[in-house]
Amino acid sequence: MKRSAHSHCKHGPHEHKRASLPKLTAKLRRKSRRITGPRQAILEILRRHPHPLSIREIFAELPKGDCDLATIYRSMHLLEGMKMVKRFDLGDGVARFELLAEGADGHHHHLVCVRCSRVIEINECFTRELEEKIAARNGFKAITHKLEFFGICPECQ
Amino acid sequence: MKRSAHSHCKHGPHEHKRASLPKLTAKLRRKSRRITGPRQAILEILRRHPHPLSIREIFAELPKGDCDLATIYRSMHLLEGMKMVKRFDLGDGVARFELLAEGADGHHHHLVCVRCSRVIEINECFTRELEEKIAARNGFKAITHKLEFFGICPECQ
DNA sequence: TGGCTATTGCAAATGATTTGCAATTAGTCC
DNA sequence: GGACTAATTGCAAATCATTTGCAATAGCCA
Repeated sequence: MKRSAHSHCKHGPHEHKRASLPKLTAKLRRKSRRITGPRQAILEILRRHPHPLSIREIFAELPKGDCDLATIYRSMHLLEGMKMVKRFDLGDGVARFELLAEGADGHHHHLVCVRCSRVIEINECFTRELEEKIAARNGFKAITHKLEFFGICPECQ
Repeated sequence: MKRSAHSHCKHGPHEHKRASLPKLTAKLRRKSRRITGPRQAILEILRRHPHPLSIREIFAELPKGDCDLATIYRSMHLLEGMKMVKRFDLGDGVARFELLAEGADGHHHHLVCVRCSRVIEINECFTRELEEKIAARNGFKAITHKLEFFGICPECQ
């Protein structure tokens, strides 16, 4: 299943909090990580696309041969570890990433068209209190959840 | 991330409706699919493990060399298409399957320990009406969702 | 029982992701 | 600015889950 980046480009719900590139790189420096060309390029791409992007999509956005695929994979791990991006799993076997706003945990969900792969962000999360209940009932701690919706979008019906 | 089959063996919430092997194979015959050794063996294993099983776990349960990995993959596709099993995605890159009770759609969720990979089934689904709302608001049809919970189980805390 | 076709095993292909390693470079110190 | 050191990169090869081509095999029906 292929899922391309057509998610329409009305900006996502997190746009308003989008940090500038210097702010982002500053965060890198604070953690004594180096500010390299590839990393800046990747952050810039993520900044410009407030939607879940796959590694391959990021790679495609990058000026030809500007950076290796492996480097993107490594960068995403780094950024994820630093809580600068959030990883999403939209059900095909491909990881996608979104830039996180400063301080926010980026928790939200998506509605994905199973035909054209358009992605719509869903801001509300209704599952918080459910988590509590389920955690308590089963004695689990540190509960999180993953929730994504799938369906057929208006244009594909 | 490895996730093994230790989900404790108090049977899952769907045990009571577990169909017998003859009933299952009858369903195959009805759809003019052949009742082969591998398929029977796989169904029997799924019957005995009312928990999400990966292809590899099924393979491991199988008498040595009784059947090829590719055959299990193909069988799971077949059974999924016939709505005899349901595929789950627990967040590591590995598909898992559960036998579906006759007539039931098998919709339920899981609570997965991120340390030991124990899996607990969650029967209730609270997201049904949410689906409606989200579908209506975005003009989507045929909405479904995937929801899984993650946390640290009592024994791993 | 025979024959036709679905199904299997095996090996090779695919696709996403990871990793080893030597070459390169950002950040630091003088 | 130049040297130094550790972090980072590119490249190629390795993994891992899953899929597929193809010839051999085995269900099922007459």
